Amino acid sequence: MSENETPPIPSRNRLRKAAVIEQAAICFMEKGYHATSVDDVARRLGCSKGRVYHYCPTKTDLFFEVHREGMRRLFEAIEPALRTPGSSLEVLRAMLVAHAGAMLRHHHFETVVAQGVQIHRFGATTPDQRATLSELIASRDTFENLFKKQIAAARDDGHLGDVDVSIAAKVALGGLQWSIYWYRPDADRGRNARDRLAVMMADIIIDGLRARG
Amino acid sequence: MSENETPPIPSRNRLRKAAVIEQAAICFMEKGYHATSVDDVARRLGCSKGRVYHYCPTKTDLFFEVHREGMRRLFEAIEPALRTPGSSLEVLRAMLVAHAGAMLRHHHFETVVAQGVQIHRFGATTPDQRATLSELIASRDTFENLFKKQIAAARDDGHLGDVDVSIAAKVALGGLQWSIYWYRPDADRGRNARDRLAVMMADIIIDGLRARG
DNA sequence: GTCTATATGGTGATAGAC
DNA sequence: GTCTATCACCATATAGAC
Repeated sequence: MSENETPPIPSRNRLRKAAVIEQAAICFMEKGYHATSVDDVARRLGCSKGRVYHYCPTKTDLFFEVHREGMRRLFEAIEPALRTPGSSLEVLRAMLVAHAGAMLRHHHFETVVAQGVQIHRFGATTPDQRATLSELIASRDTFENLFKKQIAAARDDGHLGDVDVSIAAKVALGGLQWSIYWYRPDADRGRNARDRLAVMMADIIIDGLRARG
Repeated sequence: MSENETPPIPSRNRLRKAAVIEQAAICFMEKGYHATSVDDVARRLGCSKGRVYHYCPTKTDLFFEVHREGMRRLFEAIEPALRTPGSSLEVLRAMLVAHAGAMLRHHHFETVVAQGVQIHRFGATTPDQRATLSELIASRDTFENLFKKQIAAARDDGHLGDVDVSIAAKVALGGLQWSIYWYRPDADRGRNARDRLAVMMADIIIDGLRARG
């Protein structure tokens, strides 16, 4: 959403490729990567699989593109929160709210991200694919580290209890990311409802279930 | 772990079938259901797939057995917590600790449970399989409802903040269940380490990240 | 760029020997 | 009960017409 994100004039090809990736994400979300055939993706695009292979050389690469786009959206979503003015706790809260919102908004992409790179540990054969795999794993770690650092900062500022940073980050992010299993985008109309839900989820992570006092 | 759980003398056949299901769970965990071939399961058992098919008529049924056993272990784990003497909050905490422990202890089964019944919505063809599918979905709901009820009780007793019960249950369980993505059983020796981890996870859910006071 | 064949390999499931 | 051999099918990927 920042001003220099959008490329000037996206070419027709880039748009077509983006459409392929988007529909592939929906297919992978619905049936899982392995159960999805390239024909399924083509059917959803209303074309034959020749076109799909024209834009993406292998099914594995198709998955990588979806995963990469999913991660890109996650980073993009929390970026404004990182610049939020306020205490380290307020920044952390803004990050969690933004992340929860992104998980709901980009449900299909993030479901595929969760399916994970693990499945492809043996499927990546070419050196090129292996490099992409490493890149995606690294981007996951980088993302989690942003939260670990912020949790550590907030703890050192005295805002948090004496939590283990690594475990806290995993439980906190897990609580938000588990929404891929229960959230149904079509049952939830409108941006407002989604934003309210994201705030409620983040509040539970920050404050816990227990009453204050 | 209760005294009337163990069948008197499990027959050799029951043991063999249990071994098939156990190894299938590990395969499904490692590669996912669809990417796992029946030959993979057989190879892990050190036999040919003839034996696998002897104990389980189809691959779909094999998945169902793993899922059913995974759910059985989850119910078994929290059952003692339900009888814990103490306040509704203490019962809730005991349930969360027990659930976290079960997720870590039965990592391979619970990873498969998470893969979900959703994938089989179109794979279940026979009426028998459809019935099993409904049963498994129902058992998931029943399990979540146990936590919802306890959260509602603790809230009505004034122990919790003014949380939405349904969302609180989903975020809380999700925070624990996400461990299927990061926990590595073999990197974590000993029962004590696991139990401590489970307590830490549950504490984060109950108390949240923020400091008390 | 997009399509329609088609080559190729692997997988679920079955039949029948032992 | 367990194995080997085999069938039928489906999916990835390619080749080549248009």
